[in-house]
Amino acid sequence: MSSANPKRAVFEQFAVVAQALANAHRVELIELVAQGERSVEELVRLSGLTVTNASQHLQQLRRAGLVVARRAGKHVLYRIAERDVVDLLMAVRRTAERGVAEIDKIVQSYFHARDSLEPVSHDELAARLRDGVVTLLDVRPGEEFAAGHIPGAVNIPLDELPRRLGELPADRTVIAYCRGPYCVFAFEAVATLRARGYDARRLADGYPQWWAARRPVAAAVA
Amino acid sequence: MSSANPKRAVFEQFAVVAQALANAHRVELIELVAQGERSVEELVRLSGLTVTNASQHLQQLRRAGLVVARRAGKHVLYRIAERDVVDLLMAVRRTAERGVAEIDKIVQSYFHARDSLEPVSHDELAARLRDGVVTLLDVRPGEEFAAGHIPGAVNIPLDELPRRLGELPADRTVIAYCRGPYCVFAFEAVATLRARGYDARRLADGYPQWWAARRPVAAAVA
DNA sequence: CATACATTCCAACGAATGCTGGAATCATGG
DNA sequence: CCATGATTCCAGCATTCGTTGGAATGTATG
Repeated sequence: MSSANPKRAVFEQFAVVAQALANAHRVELIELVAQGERSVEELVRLSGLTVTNASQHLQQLRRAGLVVARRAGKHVLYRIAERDVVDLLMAVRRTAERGVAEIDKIVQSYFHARDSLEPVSHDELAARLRDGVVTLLDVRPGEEFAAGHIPGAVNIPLDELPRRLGELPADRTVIAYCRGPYCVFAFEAVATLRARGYDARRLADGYPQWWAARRPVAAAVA
Repeated sequence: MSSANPKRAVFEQFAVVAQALANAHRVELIELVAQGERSVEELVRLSGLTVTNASQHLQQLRRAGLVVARRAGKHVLYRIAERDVVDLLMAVRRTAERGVAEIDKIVQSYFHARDSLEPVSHDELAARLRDGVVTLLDVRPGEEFAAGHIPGAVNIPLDELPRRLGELPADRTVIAYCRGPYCVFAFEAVATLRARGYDARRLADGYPQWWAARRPVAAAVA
């Protein structure tokens, strides 16, 4: 932080931002926060971290300017500071995907094997929603759906999908989405639906990316 | 590195990439490497690090998949692994610029005060080069110019500029560029030239960004 | 084959980071 | 005003990171 010449100071600020993302738990937290405003309590439940630990990490993300916090009653709600943070996350993801052999293997073996069809692009989804010939399925937990979702989507959390299949018309294509390219929910949902004879596909990326692309969104009333 | 569920593993790989950028010295090194292929020796000279230390940092960048190395004689040359790494650097820079108050002050006081005119965009430069009504000036050191530069540019390193002013026609606009938005060279050059009565402006960004945008480049013969 | 040189590997120290448990702070509801 | 619940602050521990100096590797040159 203390440097005479400004060039060095700039590099140090670079490092501060990168450092904030240099921990798997913080990445998980910021990905959760990217899906909508969340309280510490929720984040703790979703991530499995201890309260103290999660709070520490959130402070760090806040100091780096990646998230901002506001008080609502006895809860403190965190949200992404600006849209550019989502761009940053996607840039990191793209580099991580390409460069590291290990991650390639993970993605290959775990994801691609489950979905041989190409994912649906944003443009394609927008067109098919306009024509009304498709059922859009949001398989995230109800609370995430409430925080924000794609207009027209029906929400059936993944664990409830098997017993609520009746709610989905069997004669229309189902497009499932969840949190992002690494979220397993949409893959699982597609696998489940296909086993029942549905024509199911998954959306490329997920809700945070849809939001970042400035596509229209909807939210349930609080 | 060892995690049963793939989601956690993905977050850990995120962290590996971010961790590689989480140190000011590594950021400096990768910015230097982004300007063209460089040997360890050059990087040591330009950064002021010890040989051992620079080597360690370069190994780390290499493990994260941000740079690649190849052997050329008794030198090992490092270069950016893929173009997406430049995008990543720019994404980090954008977030760092915005979020951190400290860096804002630095940028404000050190840079903006020196150049009241808007910088020249890539498109504007391309158009003016096509019409031939402008002198393009590369103020980086000769070795960086040799590693790669914008076609049509003349190279006068900043420290030689005062005594080589005669090489620049006084009746044409001069557009100066160097390494990127934080490189002071172009700002200094514009200040020098204006003091001598030139119509001088600076290019937005610098050579690495020009290269990343897939604009045409030229290199001196080795 | 031997030498010179560039780079990497190895060992070791101090500093910083991540995690945990307990105490303190702060806003709401009775 | 007190009690409650949510969040943050604080102290201590094990682990990791950054730096340095010296040794080892590997490649070109005589």
